[in-house]
Order: sequence, then C-alpha cells, then structure tokens
Amino acid sequence: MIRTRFAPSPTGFMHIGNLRTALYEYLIAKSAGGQFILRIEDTDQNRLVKDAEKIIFDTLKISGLKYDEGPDIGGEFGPYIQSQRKFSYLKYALQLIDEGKAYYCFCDKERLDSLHKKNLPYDRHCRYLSQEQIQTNLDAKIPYVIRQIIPEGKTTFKDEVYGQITVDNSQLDDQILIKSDDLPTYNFANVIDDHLMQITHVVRGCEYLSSTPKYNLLYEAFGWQIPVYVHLPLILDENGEKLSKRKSSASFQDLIQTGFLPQAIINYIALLGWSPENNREFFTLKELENEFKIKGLSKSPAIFDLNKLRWMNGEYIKNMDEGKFYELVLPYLKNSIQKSDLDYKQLAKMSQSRINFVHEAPDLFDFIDKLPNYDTNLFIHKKMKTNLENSLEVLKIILPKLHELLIWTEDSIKELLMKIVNEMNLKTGQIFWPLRTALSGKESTPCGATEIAQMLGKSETIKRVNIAIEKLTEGK
RNA sequence: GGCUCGUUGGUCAAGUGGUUAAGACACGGCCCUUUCACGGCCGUAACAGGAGUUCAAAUCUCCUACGAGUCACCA
Repeated sequence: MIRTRFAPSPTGFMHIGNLRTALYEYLIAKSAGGQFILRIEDTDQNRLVKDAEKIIFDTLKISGLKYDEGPDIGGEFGPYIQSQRKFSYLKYALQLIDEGKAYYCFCDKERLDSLHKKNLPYDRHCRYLSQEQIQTNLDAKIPYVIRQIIPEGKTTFKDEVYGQITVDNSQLDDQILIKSDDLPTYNFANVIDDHLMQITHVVRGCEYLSSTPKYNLLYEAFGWQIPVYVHLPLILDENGEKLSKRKSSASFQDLIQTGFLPQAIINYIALLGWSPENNREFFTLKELENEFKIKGLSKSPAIFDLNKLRWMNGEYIKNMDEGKFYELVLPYLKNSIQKSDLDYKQLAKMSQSRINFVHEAPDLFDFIDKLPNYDTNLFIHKKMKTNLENSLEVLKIILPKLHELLIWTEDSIKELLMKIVNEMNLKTGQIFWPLRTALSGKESTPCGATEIAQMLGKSETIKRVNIAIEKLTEGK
C-alpha cells in the first residue's frame, strides 16, 4: 500500500508550488489505490503565521485533495500536528547515542559561529569527548544538542525523477538531531514521523535533493526501510524567480479570488512539470488519478504562466454545463445591471463563450443601462462597407419603420431589417452595423443588433437611433 | 566557493540513436459571421556552445557557458 504525505509548515500562503506538491503526492498515492496523509510541521513556533493552518485545510478542501488522515479528521498514526508530538523524538536520539551513532555536543554559539565565519563545517569537537567529560558536562547542566555521527564514505540514493545521485559524506555535517531546547530539528522529526506513519513515498520539492543523503543515513542508522524518493522540479514566477509564501502573486487564495475556478487551477498546475502519455490537456481530478504516472514528471523548472491559466479558465467556463454557468453568473448580472426586465438566461448564454472569468460577464452588457458617449467614427467599418454618410441614410430609413413595428420581438425586428436589406439591395452589414453601433455605442457587443433592440425595448431603441442620427447630422 | 541538479520556440512541453523535431498557450494571417467571441484552416518561432563516439546524435561521453538548489540549534 502506497502512502504519501503532504507536510507543510503553517508559515504563510499556499502558493501554487505548494499546492502542486500536494497534488502530485495525492496523485501518486491515489493512482495506485494508496493513501494520502496531511501532517502539519509546526516545530518552529517563531515562524508560525496566524490562520496559515486554516488556509491549508481550506485550500485542500476547495481543490478536492481529500486526505485519508490528518489533524482535523484523525487516523491511526496521529497526532498529525508535529507540535503535539514534540517530546516523542528525544528517545530515538538517545537510542542512537546508546548505539554509538550519535553524541552529545556542548559547543557554544561562539565556537560554532567562528567556524561558520570561516566557512568551515562543524569540526566534530565533541565527537571525541570522554565518557567522564560528557557526564561532567551533563551534571553541570551545560546545554547540549545531539548530533549524528556521519560515517566516512559516499552515500548513494535513487530518486524516481532525477535518477541515481551520489554524494561524498565529507560534504555532510554531523547533523543536529535534537536542539538545545530538546525539540527535534525538522529533518529528524521528518524522518521519524515518516517512518512511524509508514510513508512509502517521500514526495517533495527538489530543494531537498541535496539533503536526502542525510535522511538516508538516518534511516540506515535506525535500520529502517528507506522510502521511495520523488523530488519535484521547482515552479517559478513569470520573472523566472522562486515563488514565495510572503508575496501572494501566485497564492491559491488570490487566484480563486481573481475568479479562477479550482478545477482549472488544478488542471493547469498538474501540467506544470508533468505530462501525460497522450497529448491530452483537460483532466478532472478523477481523470488525473487514472492517468498520472511518475514517469511523466520532468526535471527542469517550469514558469507559471498566468496567460495559459486564463485561457484554461475560459475553456472551463465554455465547457461548463449551461445551467451551472447560469447559476454562477446570475448574481453578477443581477447586481451590475439595473434594467430588470431582462432574460438573464439569454444573457448568460451570450456571455459564456466570451469570457475567461465569470465576473467579466456584466461588462459585456454595460451599454444596456447607459449608452456610452461614443465617437461617430465607430460607424465606419471597411468590411461592412459602411461610412458616415450611408450609416446616416440607413438609420433615417429604419427609424419610421421601427415606429410602425407593432410586435417587438427579435424575430420581428430581424424580419423587418432583412426586408429593408432586400428592398434596397444592400449588404446585410450595411444595415446591421449602423444599427448595432447606434444602440450600443460600442465597437463590439456580445450579440447583434436585433438582440440588443429587443433587450432595450422599442422606445429606448428609437431614442438611441435618434441620438445617432443627431450625432451623424451634426458631424456633417 | 564546495557539492548536487538542470538547459528543446516568448511560455508549458513530446521526444530515449535514423522524425519534414509533435501538440498547447501567446502572437500574426485567412475563413465562418449582422459586430465581438466561439469554431475551422494556415503561418512565425526551438534542440545553450564546443569536442568526441557512431554510417547516423536533441537523444550516449567529456569540456565550457548559463541557471537553479544546498551547505543553520529554519522548515
């Protein structure tokens, strides 16, 4: 049984890099019928950010990444918040001391700093202390940390994405397992918890690639089974820089707030660093669970392209069930458009293929309540073969006929206009373009002249045609 | 600086020794159309550089360049 875990620190926003890591962890587990676990790593109390934990829960919920075990739902390997396990790590470190694989270190900050300044690794000073010295120091209550003895030689491990990687142990410090406050370091707690929680696949960002040998040395010291490693390439922002938890540019919440649909975000980030075996681009989460293969992960970093996300969001809107889109867009339309006798279903339908965000819909219809103060040059359209003169002429012809029209429906208006087109032997556009422009005052609208006339009603239509005639006459 | 990793069009990417080097976004053009959008068609544009192995290299090896990650009592 494959078990993966998402182990974030509650130190800020969830940016899409974090989310993608969670997504891949989820997919690796679920594509093999395994389990996905959430564990909060909050051992650094100084860096905690208020509400960050809630953000994590909410984000996973909204994006549909359901975990099988976690702080808020429990599970047989709990607790799932590291601060609640904080004193359970010490005994493992003491065990390593007993076995001669770790040691007390009493070096003070000054000593360490001076080494650090010279860019030197820890000199293993305390590794060779005698039993008596150690006991004396302990009795004297001198603060200590516990360090692991890093053996000579090389450490080799296999990563599922990056392949075999070998590091000379001389590159590795005798790492601290337990800090002087008796709490574990991140790396140590991580290994212990992953083992205790029976995590089989450690999936994480590739910033951990170079510290993985340290992890392995720990597993080996305990004689525990080493997990499968899957390191993920970075996601960079549009400037090619690392995403940050402080800057919110690519934070999930902000994207949601901007109007991106969770499904579109998930779909898009799934493709940032992974590609399916076929050429497919659209996946629901369920479909990803079926198609995801570790083999498709790439090694090089990817730039987060808001442009393509926008496009994908538009695709999700276009392909959305009509009824569902109507539900989503209705409040926006009702709130922004004052004219109330409108067929909102029709408006929804007209906007669905024209927007990338639901909230953009009302902008398309802003001309309904108020005719913009447009420039008469709008009447000039080369392809429609219209200019100021023939537009004026056409509008003058239409005006009385509109007055006479008794039944005011889209069909009746269209019939009327087509009749004029035929009688006068015009190009269709030569009558529709001036009318549409006169009624909307905009270069483009989500629908044609007849729909607009119908929406506006007879008197408003006539009013706007009159305004247009005036404008065009004045310009002469 | 040491170590590790990476480098295919502006972006995401396919590709595992022989391809006209896919596809998508963006961009440009054309078509459809009463405008716009949708849709359809077409186009611009890439193997970081060098040396080697080979009949044959985007693919294997080495070097160089560039980029990134990491070297904490942070996670």
